[in-house]
Amino acid sequence: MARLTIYGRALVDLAEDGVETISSRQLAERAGVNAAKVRRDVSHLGSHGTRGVGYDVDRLLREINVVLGGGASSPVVIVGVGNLGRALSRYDGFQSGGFPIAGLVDADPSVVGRRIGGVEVSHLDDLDRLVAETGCVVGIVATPAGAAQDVVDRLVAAGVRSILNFAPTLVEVEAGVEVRKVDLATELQILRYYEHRRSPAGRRRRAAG
Amino acid sequence: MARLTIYGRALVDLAEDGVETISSRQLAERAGVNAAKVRRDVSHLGSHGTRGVGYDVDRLLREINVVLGGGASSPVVIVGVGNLGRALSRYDGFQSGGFPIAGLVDADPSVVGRRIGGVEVSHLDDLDRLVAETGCVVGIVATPAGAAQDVVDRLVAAGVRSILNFAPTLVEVEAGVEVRKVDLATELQILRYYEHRRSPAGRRRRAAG
DNA sequence: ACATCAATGTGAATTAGTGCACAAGCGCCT
DNA sequence: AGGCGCTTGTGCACTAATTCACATTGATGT
Repeated sequence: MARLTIYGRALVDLAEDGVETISSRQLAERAGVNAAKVRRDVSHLGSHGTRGVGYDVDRLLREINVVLGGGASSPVVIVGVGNLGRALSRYDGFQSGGFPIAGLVDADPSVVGRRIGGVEVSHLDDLDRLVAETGCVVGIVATPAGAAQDVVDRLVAAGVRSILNFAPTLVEVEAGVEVRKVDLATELQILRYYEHRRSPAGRRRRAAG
Repeated sequence: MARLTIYGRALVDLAEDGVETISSRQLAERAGVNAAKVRRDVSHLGSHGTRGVGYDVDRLLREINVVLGGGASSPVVIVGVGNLGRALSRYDGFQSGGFPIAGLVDADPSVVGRRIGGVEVSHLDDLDRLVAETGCVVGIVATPAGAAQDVVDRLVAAGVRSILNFAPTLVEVEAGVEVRKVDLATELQILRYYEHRRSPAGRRRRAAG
C-alpha cells in the first residue's frame, strides 16, 4: 500500500521530534487519512499497538521499513537521457532515497559516452552487461512513448523486475514484473480540468450566444 | 478522471493514423482498460457513439479536449529551484504539453537572478507580482517538505488555484484549490516493496534461524 | 485491588468502483 | 423494405475499499 510510505514518513518526523508513542488518531491526522484506516493498515503488519496508549513510534517505523524493504540500497538504471532523463539523473532524491543511479542508457550514439551527474551514458545495446555488472534492480523509463515498450522488453530481458515508467504510454510485461507509471502530463491535464471547471472559456460563449 | 487523458492520447494517435471511427472495445484495448468502462466514461461526456459502428474519433477527441480544457495554454510557476526544481525546469514536456514555464521562484537569495532554461529566478517574496504579471494558473512545488506548506499558502494567496506538489508531504488548502501530489520516493518505495516480496533478505535469515 | 480512561482491533454497514450481460439502435446488404 | 450483425448505453450483480461503532484491553491513579 502506498499509505505505508506516508505513515513511514510521518513516523520518521515523529521520531526526530522525540515522540515515543502515537495514537491512530494522531497518525491519521498527520497522514491525512481516516483513523480506522490507519488501524486496519497497521494491523496487517502483524504489529500490535497498546490499547489506551497507541503505537510505539520506533517499533512501528521499524516494522514498516521491514515490509517496504527499507534500508536496502536499490541501484537504478535510467533509460533515455533526453530532456526528462537528464532532469531525473540530476535529481539527487534518488540517491538520498536509497536508489543510487548506477547507470544511464540511451539509444543515440551521439550521447553515449557523455557524463551526466558523474555517470557515463552507455548504449542501449549494453544494457544487459550494465545491469549484470551494477546489479540494478530498478529500471526507469524516460524515453518517448514510441520507444517505451522496446525499452521495457530489454529491461525485463536483462533481469530487471521493477520498472518506473515516465513515458506517456501503456507497456505490457510478463507476470512477475512490476511497472508503475508516473505521468506528469496527465497530472497537469487533470489540474487543467479543474481549472477549466472553475472558469471555462467555452461557457462564456454559450452564455453569451 | 485520469482515464480521459489516456483516451485522449490514444485518440490523437488514431487520428494521426487516419482512423475515423473506433469501437469501445478497440479503444479499451489501446487504453488498457475494460470496454464497459470506456463506454461508461464516455457516456458521461454527453457524447453519443453510433451503435453498430462506434465513436467518431475526431468528435470524441474534441469533446474530451473540451472537458479537459484542452488547447488552452496554462502557464506554470515552479517554486524551488533545488535539484528537483532545476530538473523540472529543464524538462520541456511542460512547454510541449501546453504548460509553459512562466516563472521560477526560490527563497535562497544566492540563486535569485540566475537564469535556468531561459527563465530568470525570482525571489519567493515576489511571487504575487510574478503570478499577476505572467498570469500563472498552476503552481509547481519542488521544495523540501518543510517549506511546502508555506509555499502553498503563498501560491494560494497569490491567486493560484491549481497546484502540483512534488514535496513529500501533505499540504492543506482551502476549498476550491486543487492539489495533486507526485511522489517519486513513494513510487520507488512501492517498487522496492514488490522487489522485497520476491526475494526478501530477511526471509533467508528466518528460514535459516 | 479496583474503577476509570483511552485507544486498539475488528465485525458490520456503507460506499465506490468494476464488469457482465442484454435490450435497443444503427448501418448494411439483399 | 426488412432482416442481420455489430456496437452502444445501462440495469444489475459483484467486489473492493472505506468508515462506523463498539466490545475489549492495557495503563494509571487512588
